[in-house]
Amino acid sequence: MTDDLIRVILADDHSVVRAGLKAVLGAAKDMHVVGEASSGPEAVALAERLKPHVVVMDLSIGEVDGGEATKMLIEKGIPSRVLILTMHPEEEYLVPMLEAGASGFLPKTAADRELLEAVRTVARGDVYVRAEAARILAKGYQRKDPMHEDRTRYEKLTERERDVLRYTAQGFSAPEIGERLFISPKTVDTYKQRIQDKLGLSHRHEYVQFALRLGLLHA
Amino acid sequence: MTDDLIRVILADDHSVVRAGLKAVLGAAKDMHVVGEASSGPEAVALAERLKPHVVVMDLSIGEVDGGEATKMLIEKGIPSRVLILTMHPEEEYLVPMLEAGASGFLPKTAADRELLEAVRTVARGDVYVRAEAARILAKGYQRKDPMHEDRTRYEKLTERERDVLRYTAQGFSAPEIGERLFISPKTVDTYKQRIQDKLGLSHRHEYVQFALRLGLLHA
DNA sequence: TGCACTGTAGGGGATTCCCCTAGCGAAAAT
DNA sequence: ATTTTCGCTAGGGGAATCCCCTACAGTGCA
Repeated sequence: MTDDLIRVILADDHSVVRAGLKAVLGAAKDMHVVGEASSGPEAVALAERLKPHVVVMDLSIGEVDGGEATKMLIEKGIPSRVLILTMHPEEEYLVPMLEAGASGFLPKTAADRELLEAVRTVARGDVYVRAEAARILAKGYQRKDPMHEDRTRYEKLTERERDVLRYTAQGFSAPEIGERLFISPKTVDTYKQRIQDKLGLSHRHEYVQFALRLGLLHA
Repeated sequence: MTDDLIRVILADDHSVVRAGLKAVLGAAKDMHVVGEASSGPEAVALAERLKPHVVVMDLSIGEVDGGEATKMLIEKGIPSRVLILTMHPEEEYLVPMLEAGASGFLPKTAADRELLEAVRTVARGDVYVRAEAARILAKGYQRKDPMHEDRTRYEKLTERERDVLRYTAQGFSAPEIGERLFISPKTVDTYKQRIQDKLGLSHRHEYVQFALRLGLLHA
């Protein structure tokens, strides 16, 4: 290969957007769009295969969102950096995305020039965040460590809710938990409802992650 | 309380057996049966409440067996010791039970005198194993550490099977895994079958335990 | 004397799981 | 060179589980 070109994958579920991005990036002489994906998992697979320098990923790209997909990339040790593109302003998602492992964050309202700059920054291994968003980091990153925050939330649960959370994270089904706690499986369901209301955990996977962070799981 | 008596709970699903044990133990002046349970979870709950010195537990005591129940006791940090009672000879279960955290193991064929001796030994904080069974320990406990054994078994799995094992332990359902691996949920099912065949893991809980032992789970 | 919180549980449709069978291509063995 | 084995793929079908909603009793605080 004869390129020092920055190799980029585009991941967006709207082909129009992909086309637009391709036009913008393609016009730059120092980068090269080597692939496109229309879903999170597809993007991950493509990145695994092509190992691009940068994956430009839409935040809301189907069921498996950009954050999920970013985590997957990292889980799999794929060396590509992720630049998150979104129509939402930084306030809501910037910090979570950086926590998920993204290297850059850009609202879709940004100018073309900014996009190119962002891709270059990320490709270089740096983190790209717009100046306007810096204050969010400054504020948000007087980092109560997330672990502590989780702990606090966990302690807001009732005894029973904690039991159900732990057992569920350990892989037990509602009937199995009911058996251990001497209550009906339906009651266990109720606690799961409440856990969802209080902590926002819904998928079993989130239970596991949460319990892992809190050290609730031991071999 | 005026007692230096050894406080004992009996856990067996056959009330006849409980009665028999009660008669034998009751005849001893240094011990006292303070409760009875007819299932594993019940025994755990009772132990949690009464905190006896010893729980004499039948190995096959319903769906949640003696080993499971023993693990539960330990998980919950209940300070009682467990003496496993069984009709099976030591060969099959001794080592697994000790691994589960039991402090003693006695075949039901043992004489009354042995039972009393076992309870006393366990209450004292020692481990009770019949002399006849010592060789099993001698043999079995040139302890390849179980972690290493697990690792070996894990490596016998194919790539796909490992993927499914990890994702399942992380709490993902078959359809969710299929989505990440770009295969049908039914195919994921097939891998789960194979994992069960190869490693004997069936319940989700066992996946989690296994993955935890191997360090496959990270926050 | 309400009103919030906790523990309990059922109904019911949608989803997922579990066990079985089965095809196909590549690699290894005979 | 043909057979066997292995790994990846997937569907059928019944059983089990999950998810969302509603409901009610007891406790305690306002």
